[in-house]
Amino acid sequence: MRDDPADAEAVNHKLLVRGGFIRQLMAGSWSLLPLGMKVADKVSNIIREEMNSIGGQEFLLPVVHPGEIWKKSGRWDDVEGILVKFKDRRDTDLILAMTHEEVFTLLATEMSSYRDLPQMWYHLQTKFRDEARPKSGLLRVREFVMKDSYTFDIDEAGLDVQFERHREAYTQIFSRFGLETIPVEASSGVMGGNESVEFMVRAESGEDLIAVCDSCHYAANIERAKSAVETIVDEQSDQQPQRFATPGIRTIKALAEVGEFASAQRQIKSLVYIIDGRLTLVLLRGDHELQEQKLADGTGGQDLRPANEDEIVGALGAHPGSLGAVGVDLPTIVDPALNGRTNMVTGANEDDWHLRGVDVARDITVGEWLDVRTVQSGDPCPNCDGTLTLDNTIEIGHIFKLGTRFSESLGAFVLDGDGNERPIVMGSYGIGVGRSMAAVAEAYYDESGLKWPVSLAPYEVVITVIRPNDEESKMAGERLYEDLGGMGIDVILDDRDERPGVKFKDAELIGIPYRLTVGPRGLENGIVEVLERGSGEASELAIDQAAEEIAGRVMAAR
RNA sequence: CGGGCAGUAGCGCAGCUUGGUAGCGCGCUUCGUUCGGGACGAAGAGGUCGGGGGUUCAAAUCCCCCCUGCCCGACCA
Repeated sequence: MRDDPADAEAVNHKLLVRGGFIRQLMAGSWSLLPLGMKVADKVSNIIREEMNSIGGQEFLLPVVHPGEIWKKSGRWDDVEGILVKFKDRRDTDLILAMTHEEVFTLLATEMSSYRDLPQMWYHLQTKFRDEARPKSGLLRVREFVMKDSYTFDIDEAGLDVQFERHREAYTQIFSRFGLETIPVEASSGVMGGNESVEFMVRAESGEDLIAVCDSCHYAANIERAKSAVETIVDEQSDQQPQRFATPGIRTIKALAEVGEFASAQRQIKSLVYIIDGRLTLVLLRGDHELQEQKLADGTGGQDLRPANEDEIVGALGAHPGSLGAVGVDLPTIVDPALNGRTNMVTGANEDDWHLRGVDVARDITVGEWLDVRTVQSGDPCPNCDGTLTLDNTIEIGHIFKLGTRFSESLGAFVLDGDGNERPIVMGSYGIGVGRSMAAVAEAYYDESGLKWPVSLAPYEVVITVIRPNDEESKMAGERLYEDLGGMGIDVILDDRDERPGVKFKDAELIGIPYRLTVGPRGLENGIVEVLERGSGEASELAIDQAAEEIAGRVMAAR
C-alpha cells in the first residue's frame, strides 16, 4: 500500500497495515499476515527462551472454559462486561478466556505435597476481552495472544523468589525487543493481589500515565502514584467559618477569581461518592484531582461511583458547586494535603453560598485520612527531594502477586512439612504479544516506514536485485541468498521485475534491518552495497565476502 | 454507554448543497518503450455507492430506521 489507511491514527496501525503485517477484521480484531506472523513468532520465541531459562514449563490451555469454574473463583460476576459468556447446545454456561488462572489452578489441584512446589507454568494463548473501546491498532484489542505464566509456591517467600525471577526475565525480554521498560508500582485492580508491577514503555500514543522521579528510582502508575505535599503556611484565623454569597459560582475556577483568599490551593474540594452503597464525602485541595482507583484501593470498595445530583441534594441540601463538609455528619475521607490547613474556603451546602475561614482540624470531622489525589507533573517525589514528571506509556507486561484467592476457591491445597493442608500461594504474569509488536513499531520508525530491531525483524536481510533480467545480477543475488540462508540468516530475495525505487521503498516500509543491493554497477567492480535501515548508513562490500560479513553483523545484533 | 467524524473499485478521494442512472489518482491486466530511489504511452478489467425501508417517472444524492469503523470521554486484568 502506498497510502496510510484513512482511519488509522496510531503509528503502529498505519505502518503495520501499510507494510502488510496485519489486517483488521472488526474493531479490536486483527488477522496476522505472513510478515506479521514472522514478527509475532520472534516475539513469542524470545519470550519462550527467557521463560524456559527461569524454569518455566510450556503448556497450552483451552480458550473456551466452563462457566462453572469462573463461578467458583468468583470472577463470573466480578468482571461483568468484558467477559464473554455463552452457552453450548446442552445449555451449559461457557466463557471465552480473558486469562487462565482458573484452568491452571485446576491443574495445580493435582499436586498434593509441598515437595511438588515450586512450579512455574506458562502458555501463549488467545485471550478475548470485550473491551468497550478497542483502539490504536494492536495497542488495545479485544482478541489477542498473551504469554501468561502462573507460579505455585508453598509460601510468600517462595512467591517472592518467583516474582523476582519474572521481574528479571521480563526486563531481559523487553530489552531483547529493543525496548527500555520502566517497572512501576501498579494497582492490582479487581485482582486484589497485594503487589503488582507493570512494565511500561514511553510512547506518545501510550494511554497509561506514569509518574517518574527525576532523581531517584521512584516510578508508579498514575492510578497509584503518591507525591509529597509541599508545606503551605496559612494565615491564622481565630474566626469561626463565615458565610459569604457566591451567586452563580459553581466551579473551583470561578470561585478562585473572587479573590486571593479563595485561590484554588486554599479551597476544599468536596466530592460525593457512593462506595458500596454508602454515601461518602471525599475532600481534596481545590487544585487537586481525585484518583478514583486510589479511592477504590484505599477503601477496599468494590462498587464505587460518583453520587448523582439527586443523591447529593438529598444528603447535603445543595447542588454540586456549593458543597462542603463543615458540620456534616457523613463518612468523610480527607486527602492528607489538607492536613493542618486553616483559613480555607469551601461550599456552605446552600446554593450560592460558600464558607471562608474554615480550619480543617477544628471544623471538619475527618473519618479517615487517605491519599486519593492524582499526582501532577512537578509534584515533589514521595521518596526523595526530586520532582515527579508524568509520561505517556504503553503497558506491555504486568506481574501480580496473587496470593491464595484462586487456590482457595478452586481447591488447590498441598500438605506442608508438618502435615498441615495449605493453599498454594500463586502469582500470575502476562505479556501481550501483539501489544509488544505495536510498542516496538511505535518506538522504531521514520517517515519511510518501520525500523525493526534485528531481534524481531520479519527478515534480517533483504537482497534487492536491481535488474533481475540481467543474468549476472540474478545469479549474484541468488548466490548471496543461498549463502546467507545457509548460515542461518533470515533472508529474503527481492528479484521482482519492478523498478529499483519500488523495491527500495518496500524494503524501507517493511523495515528490514539490512539491505544488500545487487546491481550491474556494483558487480562491475565486484561489490554489493549495504544499507542499514536503522542508521541509514551505506557501505560497500566485496561480493565474495558480503555473505560472511553480513551474517556476522546480524548475529552480533540478534 | 455519551459526544464528534466517516462509510462510493484493492488503497486514497471527488460527486450529494440544486435527484437524471458513477468519476479521478494510485494499484491491477495486456502490449510497447524504459530500468540505481514509488517511469512513460496506448488499450483494458474492476463498483449490491455500508444495509433496509420510504418519497419520486427517476435516488450515491432527499427522508426514516439500522449496521460498521475511527477519534474524544466513560470504562478497562
